[in-house]
Amino acid sequence: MLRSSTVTIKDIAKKLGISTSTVSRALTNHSDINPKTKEAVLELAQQLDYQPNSIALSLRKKQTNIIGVIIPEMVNRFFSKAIGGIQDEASKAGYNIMVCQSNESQHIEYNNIQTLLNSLVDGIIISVSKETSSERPFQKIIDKGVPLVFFDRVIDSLETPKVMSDNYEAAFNATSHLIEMGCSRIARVSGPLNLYNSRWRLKGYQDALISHNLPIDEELIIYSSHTATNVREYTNHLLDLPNPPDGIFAINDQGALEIMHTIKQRGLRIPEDICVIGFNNDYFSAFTEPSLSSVEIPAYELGRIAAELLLKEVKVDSPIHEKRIVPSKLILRDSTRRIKD
Amino acid sequence: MLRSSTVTIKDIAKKLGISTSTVSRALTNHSDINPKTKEAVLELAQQLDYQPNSIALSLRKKQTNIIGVIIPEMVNRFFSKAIGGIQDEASKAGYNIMVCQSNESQHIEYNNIQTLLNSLVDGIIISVSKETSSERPFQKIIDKGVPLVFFDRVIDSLETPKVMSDNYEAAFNATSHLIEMGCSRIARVSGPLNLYNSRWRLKGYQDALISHNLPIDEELIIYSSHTATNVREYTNHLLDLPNPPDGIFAINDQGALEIMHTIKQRGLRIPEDICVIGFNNDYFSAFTEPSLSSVEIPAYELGRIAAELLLKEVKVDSPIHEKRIVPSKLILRDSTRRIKD
DNA sequence: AAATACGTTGCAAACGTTTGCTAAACTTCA
DNA sequence: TGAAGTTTAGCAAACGTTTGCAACGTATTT
Repeated sequence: MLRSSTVTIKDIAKKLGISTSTVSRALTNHSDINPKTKEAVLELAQQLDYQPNSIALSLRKKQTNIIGVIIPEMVNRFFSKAIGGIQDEASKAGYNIMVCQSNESQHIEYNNIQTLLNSLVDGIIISVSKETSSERPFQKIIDKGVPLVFFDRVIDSLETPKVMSDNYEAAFNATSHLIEMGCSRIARVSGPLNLYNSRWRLKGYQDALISHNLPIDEELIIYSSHTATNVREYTNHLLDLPNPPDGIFAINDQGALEIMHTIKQRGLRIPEDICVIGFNNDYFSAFTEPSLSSVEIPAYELGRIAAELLLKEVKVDSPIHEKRIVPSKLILRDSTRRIKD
Repeated sequence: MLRSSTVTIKDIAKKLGISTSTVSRALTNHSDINPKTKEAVLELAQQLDYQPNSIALSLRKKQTNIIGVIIPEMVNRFFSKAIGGIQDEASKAGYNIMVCQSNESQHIEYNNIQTLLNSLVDGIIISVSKETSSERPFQKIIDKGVPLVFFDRVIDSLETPKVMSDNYEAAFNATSHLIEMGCSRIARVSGPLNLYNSRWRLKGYQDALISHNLPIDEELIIYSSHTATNVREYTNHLLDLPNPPDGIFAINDQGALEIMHTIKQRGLRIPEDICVIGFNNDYFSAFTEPSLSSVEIPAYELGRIAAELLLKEVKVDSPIHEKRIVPSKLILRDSTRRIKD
């Protein structure tokens, strides 16, 4: 297909009988240039609807103005919100983003990295997959001199900027809240422990129990493989225990939704018989029955800050390693609202 | 920051004492070349971990292997699913995608188009914003010779490939289902009528009524501005009518969720007093109380096909205009399950 | 009037590739 | 042995920019 001939700097130069360098200088108002020539160039450029060829620019300047983003999955509302933040911040600075999904697979994540590096992105923002354990691919990015920023799911041992929420505190507070509502046997559905977040949330949960003089019962800790299919299974397992929980701290709101569903099907009442609290404050949580208490993580803000840090590093052109912790917020609703007896 | 010197075709040529053209030919196994030289080049390239510079390639070949995508918003599960389909199909063909959000704003959408055109994407896939009324920006894309494909929210008057679901049929079937369940006064929450989809869904709803000899009552049709805040408002308005509806066909599952919430708060029973059906079959719909009937639109598939058509057009290098209709599916759950009296 | 300075411009190289054309070297055939 | 043919390889231009350097013309200075 014939792309309607795009106008280049050459066309302008030819029409004006001057050299391309002059045109370039007029357009970029770089060096000294005769105001009159500049005027003429600008006018003609406007008239011809000249658009600089970004590829040529990239080649010349060795920068693409694209930042790569790798997230586990787009359909996860947390990440799609974060992308919003990244995009807004990036576009403010004249950058575009190229998003890849790892589908929670370490292998695909590795391919994503390759793809982005090959596309010569100016930097990479990533939230790692559940499977990710090796530092190698990330070290490779750093070694190539490509700025790298982690958000939410970080690899803590690497010296790069990181943005995350106060997972420990969030879990501590959520658990404490359940305890204050009178729960004493609180189950925790944990994510895979290779994730830094999961480890700290678990610790926050445990420390809250300890600080309230409650025992830590391993029986009440579920290590979820996170496939939605087994929520019903482990919920039933918990409820079938000789000494079942009177509170559940779910892995996220989707999990909590299904947990509540299972609990209700068994004829138990929420929050009277058992309290449930989620994580991430999903869209539907205000409308469930009962409405679901949750922890709100400012996803958009995490993404925005991640982009901010990345752009800072790109600009400064030297590695920084700033760690930012963004506060979360406990959202209290009916699933944990009960009168303490 | 010093990017560790990337190896280029020149480095290989120098080390081997041959010209860059030969190296290029060896790497692309293009023209005739001595198998021995080729072997040597390939080996050295491997050893040095040579990666072709995609920018230089783009400049030379005048193609970026990037396809641009514009959607209203990422946090909308429908669109994030669709992006999954686009991405999978694109990456199979060696393409990357660059995603922009219009935030349902015609103005931002226009900027997105500019951005993508300036980035010299090889094609654009778009689902237009709710505000979009003008064809102009899209005509501009076409005039530039950049392949353009619409999905889901299309502009029907433009001659480009389009992928959409059978909106008319879906709405017809959903409405008919309500009627078969004994509803005779069915409210419809419609999207803005400048959207092709909204118009056809409304028509499907109306035709279903007609074909069952039911009257069309304008009083029962809500034109939603789609801001989530007013759901409660219009639901109450409907229920306060002297002759209130006994069935509601919501604009989507999120709307349906809130409608159900409002209905229940007023002490009405679902589905006994009033049936509710949604659209898009969201994640939570299986777990609401009662579980929510809905129409499933195969978002991933829509996206996948859109990419397929776009890549076909890019490849063939001549405009095609194929319109694909992807079937939807009625998902029946408890919110409409009642014994006909 | 000559020398110097300055403002403005063009040349050409560079970024990393691909590719048409040409040339060298080698093979084949008469 | 010479002519013709066939591989194989290199040169150079091209893609659209930017930019260091040199050079031009004009203005300023002495």
